[in-house]
Amino acid sequence: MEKIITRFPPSPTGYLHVGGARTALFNWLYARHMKGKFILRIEDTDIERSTRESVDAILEALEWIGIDWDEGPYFQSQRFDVYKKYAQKLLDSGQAYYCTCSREQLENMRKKAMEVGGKPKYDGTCRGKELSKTDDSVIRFKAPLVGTTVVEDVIKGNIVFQNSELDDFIIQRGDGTPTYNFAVVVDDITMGINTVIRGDDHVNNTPKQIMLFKAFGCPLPTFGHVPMVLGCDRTRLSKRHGAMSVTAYRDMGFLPDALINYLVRLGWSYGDQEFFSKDELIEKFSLENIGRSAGIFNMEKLLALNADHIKATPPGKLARHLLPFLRERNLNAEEGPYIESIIETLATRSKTLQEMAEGAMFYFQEEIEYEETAAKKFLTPSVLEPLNLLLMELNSLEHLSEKNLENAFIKIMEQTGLKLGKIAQPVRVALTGKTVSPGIFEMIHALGKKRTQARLKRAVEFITGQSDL
RNA sequence: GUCCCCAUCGUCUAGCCCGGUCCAGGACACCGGCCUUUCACGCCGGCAACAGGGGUUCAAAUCCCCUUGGGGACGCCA
Repeated sequence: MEKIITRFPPSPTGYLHVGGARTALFNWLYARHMKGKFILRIEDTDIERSTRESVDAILEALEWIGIDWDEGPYFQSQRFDVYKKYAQKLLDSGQAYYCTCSREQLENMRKKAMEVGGKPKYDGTCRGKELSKTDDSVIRFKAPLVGTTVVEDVIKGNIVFQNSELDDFIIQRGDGTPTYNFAVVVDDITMGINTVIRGDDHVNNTPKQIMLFKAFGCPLPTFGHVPMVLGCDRTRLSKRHGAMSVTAYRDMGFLPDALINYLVRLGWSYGDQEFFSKDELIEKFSLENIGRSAGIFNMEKLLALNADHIKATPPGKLARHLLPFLRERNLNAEEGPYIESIIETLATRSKTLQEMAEGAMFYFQEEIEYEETAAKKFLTPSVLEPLNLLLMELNSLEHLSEKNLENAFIKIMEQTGLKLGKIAQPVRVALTGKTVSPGIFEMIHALGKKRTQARLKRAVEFITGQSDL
């Protein structure tokens, strides 16, 4: 079978948003699954709106979510000569013509067409005129007037368009640059692309592109149009729906694999399975299981998936993702056993890396700051005894395993007659300053003997200092 | 306005192609309970959907038609 070649063609007029990331993912996953090739192409024929910053932002986002490409990035702005050559071919074979209609004229045509209840389109004024090139003439494609064009879509099935609905669209602007539909087809032909997976919003472009493929006598690629991602108000995703850019999710503390998992699962399914690693996605992805209806972006579910991915990621690997968030908080954390044991205590209670970093702060603070209500309630003279006993027990412990710690606490319970809760909460406040934290034993284990003892001593001093007053 | 697409719990979806095993399954969220030293995790249970109407058929979430609703596209943007 022919090698699958897919592509992702963003236009650099902004950051990479989650919708774009999803179509990139579908193309990439399909190429990887089929052991084919994935090409990155920057569609910057609109020189006005394209920026270098956008290109950089898009590449950065793709790299972060782990999408790599086998070829490119190609820039359409560097291929203008190719498009001109192809436009000339159409001119030569009589399948395209120069048009000198003004923008005002076009405006009027559209208005008139709308008035009689039709679709706004070019009326073919210059079609038979055999005009030659002028300074600002455009080139139009001579589209078939009658018949139908059918899009054989692998996701939606056959879609039939009446050619009479389409018009002689422009393929080259007055300034000599190619328009979108034209550049896409020339590129897909010259780059050997045989599988085009893109957003639903492109179905109406497809018959035009098919006409061009036919005009060039080239075989059609396989088309697949994936339903769009909608905002919570069921309209096209836009800024007012909140965070859109892929890197914004990185900054909020999402794991790239969690975002990937969520985005792919939104519109694609594999039975009842919800959790997928990246490799599993590559292994199981298929075009057949892409759904036909639009999906709504749901933050809650993304959060839940992120929590699952956090739990499933080994601490060492998680550490590398977490470190930037720690440094953001001016904590001097580094890779190593300490951060890994910290992560082990936090993984089950963090939905995002931001949350985890927040929860990890007390591990790095030299001087614990007690929450007022917590200190008032739990750091009282009556807990001096168990606190001191714990200090002693820790002295005699070789290994702070959770088992050993549990035994130590049991011993103290027996000696003081206090219930575990009565001992654990004060210790918790002493170690973290708060009443909410990871489990006592795992936390002491992570903290280590020195830090734990220092904090306990400080709490004892705090209590005696208070009661002296 | 015209054209195109879509339609199962609030949301993501399984089931639909190859009608019966579906008084519709899973997940998120939500609500209970269990576990428990706090918060979580985990476990158990609950709530909750085939848009409406016509056909076809012994039988329809599944096939056909219409209606309604939603989305998208109609640029010398992509």
